[in-house]
Amino acid sequence: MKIATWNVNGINSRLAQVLEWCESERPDVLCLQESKCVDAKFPHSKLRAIGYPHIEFHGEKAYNGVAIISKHPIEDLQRNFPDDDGDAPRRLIAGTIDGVRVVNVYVPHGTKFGSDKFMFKLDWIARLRKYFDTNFELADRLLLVGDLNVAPHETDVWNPRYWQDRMHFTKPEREAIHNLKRWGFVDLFRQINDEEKAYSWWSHFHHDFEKDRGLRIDHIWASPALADNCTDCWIDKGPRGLEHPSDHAPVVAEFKL
DNA sequence: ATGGTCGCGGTGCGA
Repeated sequence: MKIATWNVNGINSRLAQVLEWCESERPDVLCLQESKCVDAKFPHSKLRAIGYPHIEFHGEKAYNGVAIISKHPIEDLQRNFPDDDGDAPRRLIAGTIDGVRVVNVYVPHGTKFGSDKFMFKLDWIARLRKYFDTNFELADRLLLVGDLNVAPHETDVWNPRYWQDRMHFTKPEREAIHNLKRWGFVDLFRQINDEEKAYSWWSHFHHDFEKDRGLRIDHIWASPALADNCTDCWIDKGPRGLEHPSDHAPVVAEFKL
């Protein structure tokens, strides 16, 4: 099983790149974040046409939005937290594929240190931890994938001193993300790649991609039971170098199931 | 390094 996560920053403006990437990489499952469109405008027919008949999306106008695109059936679908209101931002979609529970999230950005949105981000990550405590066990085959919007460690940041008080790498965010991870998750990129510096996001400003000034904020985390079956995990920088790219690159993991 | 560039939607906001 090959699964990928990609914050596409608008599925309709990125559709050609997503189709081309799926045709060349052939993941079994692709989890998207920031689809930025209402469900009626999600371009599912073109994805079905290239061999992805199972598509579930949970979007809204202009902001947020998550989706799961799969070769195989998606069972027991869930949209947002069970206790979310109907008007909550659409940031979580989960389903079971080939016996693996896949939880695809777009963690809030946080905007500015100490702001209401920053507190919302910290609270959202705490709720995500509680969601796993309540609904899952370590022996389950479980994946948490998506844009976690936090770089956990200094090796995940091009310049830790520059980033130490900036969004994605502040102390409270890192504490929140480490608390989430202490549910028992294994960071698959680190399991495979040890201390290698590699990023999944580069700002559109300052030609940051060309200078490789990025952050590793997109993740594939597995329960211990599933991490044992992971054979590889990597970041595909290719799409980030195309014309009119998303600011994020896909992260990919492979499993022997 | 306090600007810079995107997508969405048709203005300014969020990232």
